[in-house]
Amino acid sequence: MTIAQVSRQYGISADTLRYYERAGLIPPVGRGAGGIRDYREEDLRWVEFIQCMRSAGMPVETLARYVELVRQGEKTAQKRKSLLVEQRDKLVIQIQRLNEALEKLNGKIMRYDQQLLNTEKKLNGETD
Amino acid sequence: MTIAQVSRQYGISADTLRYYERAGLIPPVGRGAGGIRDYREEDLRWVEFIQCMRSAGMPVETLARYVELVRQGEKTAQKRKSLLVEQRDKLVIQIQRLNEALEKLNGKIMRYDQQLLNTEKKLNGETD
DNA sequence: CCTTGACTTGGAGCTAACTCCAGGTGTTAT
DNA sequence: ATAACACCTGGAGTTAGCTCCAAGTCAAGG
Repeated sequence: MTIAQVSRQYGISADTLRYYERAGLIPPVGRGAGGIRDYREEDLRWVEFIQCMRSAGMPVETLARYVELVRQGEKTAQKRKSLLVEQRDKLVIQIQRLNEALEKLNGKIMRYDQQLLNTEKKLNGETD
Repeated sequence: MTIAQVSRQYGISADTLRYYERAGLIPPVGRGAGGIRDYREEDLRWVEFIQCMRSAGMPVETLARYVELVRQGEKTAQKRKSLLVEQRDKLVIQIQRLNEALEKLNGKIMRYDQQLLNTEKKLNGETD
């Protein structure tokens, strides 16, 4: 699979895909004739994983550290797990924050609904 | 209340508080003798709101637009509401994304647990 | 053979959101 | 009155995460 196809499939620009690889978020993708990237099934699973984690705000640097550990082999399993656990904990906290903001927003929106309703009533001379 | 006190109370640096004000995220705070900021109850509620929204990732520019609408008075109520609704919708989507990432992380972590357990068993010669 | 088009690299440029700094002012303690 | 301190402003600097660009390579079509 070429970089253009991967880009279309996942909605990630080719520039970003190359950037991710340079930054070590995706292990080096194999090259075909003329040094052209050929994404294999395994690469696509990395792309998916990275896309998911990035869209949740996980830092590039952290993901690069994880990939590096994977590349170092089996012996780093323990470290990798604790890295993931750490990130999960952060994610849980962040979800809490978003939910708090959501509640606050909902409260405000409800108050606007109420207020706008009243304004309308006033304009209608309270006829309904 | 001085900027230092607000900073301590909310865990936001004085620099950031001033930046927020300059950027229009907080309506201009009243000044006492020598042009020193004196945060009133109303200002603190703004700080709280902004802190909550920013920690949920709402852009500074969007918040500034909201504040501007509030400053323009009652007639912008409709616009303000739709701005908030828009942001809420984005927030809901973002929460979904975080939850997807959370699930993926949990899956990976469980697999590591399993794998690490097996490794241990092998080392123990399957004695337990 | 020459052009077109998709790819390559290394590096520069951009935006958001702070964060820091220099130079200045006003209040307070010695 | 002079030093220390907390504050002020305008502006420069920093970081993360892309995003764009120039110059070059290669395969395919006319």
